[in-house]
Amino acid sequence: MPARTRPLRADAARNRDKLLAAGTQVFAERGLDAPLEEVARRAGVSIGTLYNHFPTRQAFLVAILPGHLEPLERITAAALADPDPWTGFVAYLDGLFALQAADRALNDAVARQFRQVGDVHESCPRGLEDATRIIERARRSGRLRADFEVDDLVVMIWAMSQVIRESADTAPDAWRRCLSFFLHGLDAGPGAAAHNDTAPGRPAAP
Amino acid sequence: MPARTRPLRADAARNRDKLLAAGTQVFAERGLDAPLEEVARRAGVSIGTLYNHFPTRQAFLVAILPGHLEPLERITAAALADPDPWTGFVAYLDGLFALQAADRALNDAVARQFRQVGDVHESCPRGLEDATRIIERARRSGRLRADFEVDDLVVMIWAMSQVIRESADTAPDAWRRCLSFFLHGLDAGPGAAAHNDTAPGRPAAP
DNA sequence: CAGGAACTTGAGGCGTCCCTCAATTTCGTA
DNA sequence: TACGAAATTGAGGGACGCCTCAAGTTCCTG
Repeated sequence: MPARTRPLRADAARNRDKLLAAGTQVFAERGLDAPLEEVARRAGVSIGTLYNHFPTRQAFLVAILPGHLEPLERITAAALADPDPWTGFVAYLDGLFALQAADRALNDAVARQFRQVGDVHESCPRGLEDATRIIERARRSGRLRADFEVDDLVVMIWAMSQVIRESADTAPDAWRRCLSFFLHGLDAGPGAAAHNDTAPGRPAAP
Repeated sequence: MPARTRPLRADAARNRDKLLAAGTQVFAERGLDAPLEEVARRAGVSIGTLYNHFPTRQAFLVAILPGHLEPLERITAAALADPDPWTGFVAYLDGLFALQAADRALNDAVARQFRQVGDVHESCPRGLEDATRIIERARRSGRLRADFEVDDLVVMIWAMSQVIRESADTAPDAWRRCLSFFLHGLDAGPGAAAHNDTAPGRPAAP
């Protein structure tokens, strides 16, 4: 990644910042499919300028998404730092979905995962790694059912992302109730489900 | 609903049937947003003819959806007939999601509920009524947790519809595993979770 | 402050899907 | 068979979003 030969001209730098700010706003409101023309308009800049700075939508997302992912990283760190692995796991899910509910960009980003967002950032594999550690810890503690894997989390994120989308306007907290049902099913005790059935199939390989 | 004054002309009736058949196919493959031009093409008919028979997409859906909903009605009936209410409940969910996985039209239809599909059919309120009965039965039996309501089922359908969509191409059975986690959380025993926590919030009101 | 490089602009071409309607074709009957 | 009603056709206009590029503007340096 060669450093820019020459620094950006003053007006160009200003416009770039306005675009990033507008993009962050618009994507948070309308999701990652929001029209770029809306972003340009809100930045007070022409669509051509947007394409001048970011040749493709992908490039624009790469520039913007880290800002949306950062809060998630703090939640991840907190979850890993929790002395109780199960509590940490629950806090992780709760924090993750709360963020998704507050930010459509993040909701889309984590739900589409690699697929559309592609190699958006090192934080993608790193996020999965951290999630794996959180799950692993909770599993070893005996509280999280033993057959829950990180791929199951991915599926769960698909599921919750839709709950969040559908309920955003009418009942923005609906996901909490749904999560509590789900958690109940993941909880292996003590005093929890003593079922001996095991989940069918392998975790989805997305 | 006045009966058609005059019967359809032979060619018109033939085209209508071809359109319905093509629509059923295309929507099952590509969901309710499939382009109508694709339907017309597959029916071997011009787009104008489609609009001639069905003035709006909605009207077309109204004509087509009952066919997609019918298998669900059989599953609903079977669930209600099951002597064991919990088994019936589980079979209902299993059957419902299996159908959704096999038919994108149905997946979209039940997930969007009234919203987009609108007053598609009497089967919409009736389906909810039946679902309520299935839930009620399972709850009274003591096996389904007492705070699960039909609105929770709606949320669950949102969730699973997305799992089904996302995994359709790569792991079409992923929903089963997800459902098993979820069911585990809904199961109140015997031998099941003895948690005394109750789900937060009220069920979503969509 | 002049000149050239850097940057911006926005109309416009492209693609997709919507839906319409005047011209044409097909059907069914007298 | 010939005629009028019923159906069909598909080009075309509208909306939206993508992205480009020639012309115009702004900056910065000498």
